Amino acid sequence: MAQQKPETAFPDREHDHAMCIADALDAAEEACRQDGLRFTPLRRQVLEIVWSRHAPIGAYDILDDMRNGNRTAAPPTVYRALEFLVEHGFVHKIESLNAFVGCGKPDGEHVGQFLICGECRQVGELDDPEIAKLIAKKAKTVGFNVSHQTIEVLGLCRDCASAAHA
Amino acid sequence: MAQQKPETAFPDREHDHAMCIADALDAAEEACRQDGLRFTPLRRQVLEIVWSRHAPIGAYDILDDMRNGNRTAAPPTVYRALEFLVEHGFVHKIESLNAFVGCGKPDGEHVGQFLICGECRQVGELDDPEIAKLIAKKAKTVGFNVSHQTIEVLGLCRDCASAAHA
DNA sequence: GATATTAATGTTATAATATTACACCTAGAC
DNA sequence: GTCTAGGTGTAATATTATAACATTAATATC
Repeated sequence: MAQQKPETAFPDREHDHAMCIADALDAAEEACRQDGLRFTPLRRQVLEIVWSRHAPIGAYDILDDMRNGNRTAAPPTVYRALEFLVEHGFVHKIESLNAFVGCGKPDGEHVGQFLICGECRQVGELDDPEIAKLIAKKAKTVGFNVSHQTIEVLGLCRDCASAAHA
Repeated sequence: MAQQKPETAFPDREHDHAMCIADALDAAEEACRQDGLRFTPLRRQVLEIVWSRHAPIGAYDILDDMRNGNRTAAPPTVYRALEFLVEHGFVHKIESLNAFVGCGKPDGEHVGQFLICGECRQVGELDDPEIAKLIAKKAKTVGFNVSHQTIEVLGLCRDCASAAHA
């Protein structure tokens, strides 16, 4: 958890990513143990591949990775694992990209607000309750009762923005 | 424009939908004329089909409709028309549904905030600048520069919510 | 410990969504 | 009229996702 500064939402460029992956896998394993869920080798492997980068990865790219790791796999294998991982908050689906990204805070609230850098393609997670509340409130004024929010914001992350200025 | 009450975001159940479609087509035609865009018969037809309901429609359903109207058509025909219509704000893509919906206010700001009723599948458009601003502000605090927001909210519209209580 | 039950995975096929590439045509510019 | 750019037709294919059914592995029950 020491890997991600909340004030950036995006991971540090120099962060120890191996540690980052390990943390995510450990957290998922622990959460599953607590909730009586089966964190099978397959699910672990898919989660690990998703976490291989801080950018969204497509289901078929995951599939390719699995096959490279000399395992036979077909689409349903990946989609089922993803279904489990998304359902329990270890992975999020980025709808606007049809791709998946690891969740840095699987334990907390999951409004799911994503900042997608159009340059480096990395994704930061905001998860700001104020935003969620404001949306729910505004929806309520037109009689709409919110059950789930999809918020995906495209733009430039800090690093890419400063690179662009240079 | 008299068909849609701003305080509901969703269309009235009894509204004159033929008028609704006509208004949308007229507005698009007028906007294209002003901007020197070509509102071709094909584009008009696709827009009309999209407006046939206040719920998102998939590209292949549009395609089916076109073929029923004894026109030969292939996927690129539809996707190209949609590309034009989306680019100029006459239609929005609902990312979480891979489907398309007509835009009720093609002239104004387009933050694109959608309320999707999980029951009747109708979509209301919120387009609230406060929400957009708050998101931009929060993103800014983590150094992220927003260029486009995708906001899609699932839930129950007023009508379906009251039907559920009954 | 054997068996029943349930959840997970393997496997094949196919559905649903979207794009590429290239040919042709048509509207407006000159 | 010819040229040009944008628009459309058409065939093929890429990408994303699911259905259906067989098999295996884990847990529960006796």
